[in-house]
Amino acid sequence: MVESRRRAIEDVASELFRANGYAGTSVRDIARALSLQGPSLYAHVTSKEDVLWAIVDRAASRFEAGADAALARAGSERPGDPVHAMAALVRAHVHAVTEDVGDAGVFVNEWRSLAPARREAILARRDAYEDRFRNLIAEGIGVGAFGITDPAVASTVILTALNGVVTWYEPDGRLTADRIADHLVGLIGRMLACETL
Amino acid sequence: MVESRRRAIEDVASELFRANGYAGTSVRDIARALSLQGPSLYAHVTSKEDVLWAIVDRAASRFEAGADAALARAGSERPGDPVHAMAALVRAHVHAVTEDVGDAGVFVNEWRSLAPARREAILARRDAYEDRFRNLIAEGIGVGAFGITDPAVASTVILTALNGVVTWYEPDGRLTADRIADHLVGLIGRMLACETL
DNA sequence: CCTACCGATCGGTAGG
DNA sequence: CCTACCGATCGGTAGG
Repeated sequence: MVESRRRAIEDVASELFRANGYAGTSVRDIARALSLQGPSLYAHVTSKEDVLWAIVDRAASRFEAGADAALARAGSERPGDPVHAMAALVRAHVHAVTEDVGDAGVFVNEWRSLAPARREAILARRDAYEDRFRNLIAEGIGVGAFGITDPAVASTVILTALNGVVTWYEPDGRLTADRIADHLVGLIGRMLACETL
Repeated sequence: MVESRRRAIEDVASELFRANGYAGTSVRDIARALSLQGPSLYAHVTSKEDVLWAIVDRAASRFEAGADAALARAGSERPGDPVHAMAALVRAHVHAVTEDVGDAGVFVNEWRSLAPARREAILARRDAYEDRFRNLIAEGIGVGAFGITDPAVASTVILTALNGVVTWYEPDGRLTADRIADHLVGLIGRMLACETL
């Protein structure tokens, strides 16, 4: 199957880019991981950067779909409850990271290696993704549910903490993805909704 | 002065490594930023990796010294007050990042490019640095000042959020380093010491 | 600190 | 999907 070859290349490249960076990974490194010769990859892809773009694009789509589904579900379960919605958003993000740490790591750290047009496109999507957090925090402040003052700082701090999971999550480690999500929902919920500080 | 040339090379390399990664920066890139020819650098350094090591090592020393000074001061100001000590630790970390985002970015993200012996040495120092946070959190839990349960998760989440400042701090931006430190002290303080969640 | 140069490796193409 | 190969660039050395 033609499509699965292309997909296998992206999967292998995703893990290598995450571990060694885009510039630190050669086309021959990717080929070797698939037991191929370097030039053979070009029967399936048109350039190294196209592979990076495919990984970043699919990772972005996965984060976006996860967040939108979480917000839709939380909105129907408990309308107008920003604490509940934030918990759903945090949980969705953690699962998007842990489901594919390769893709998530490349999405978070390697987008700088994209050519300008694609880099700007992905930056716009990252901004729109962060807006989901920022708008929800502003809403929570507005209804008096959150005791903080600056939605922009809070959303950035929360997202960097969430993206940090990509650097320390171990699939066979002491904490499952669900437990990590529980911890982050708790920690971030306290940070936002605490009433005594 | 011989030493200042070496230092100028490290300073330029620090910013380039942070912006483009170690593998994405060539020796000629560093030389060009100093208006030199590539091979001329080797009159002052013995290898590209030695430059990376010098940057990572001095960044680590700066983080360590800042944290130790903050803990010593907080301990003499308010002995046995983990909330106050954590605020001092957070403030020290934010300032270590904002004082030199190049060094901090390389320390946080580029240590993977070090050869094994140096990589392990820096990992040990990173672990010891994180221990300052983890031990303080465990102490705070022990005396009932913190309402959380897992010092290891909390210290990791806090440190990734603090290190994230390197990705969004802008020296001429809307927020000064001091204001950013204020925000993080507040957000992390709420996360740890909140009593109502 | 320069020019000239080294072997190795880079992303990618030609042709089968 | 392979072999053979391209020009460009890599980190680094020799010799001045």
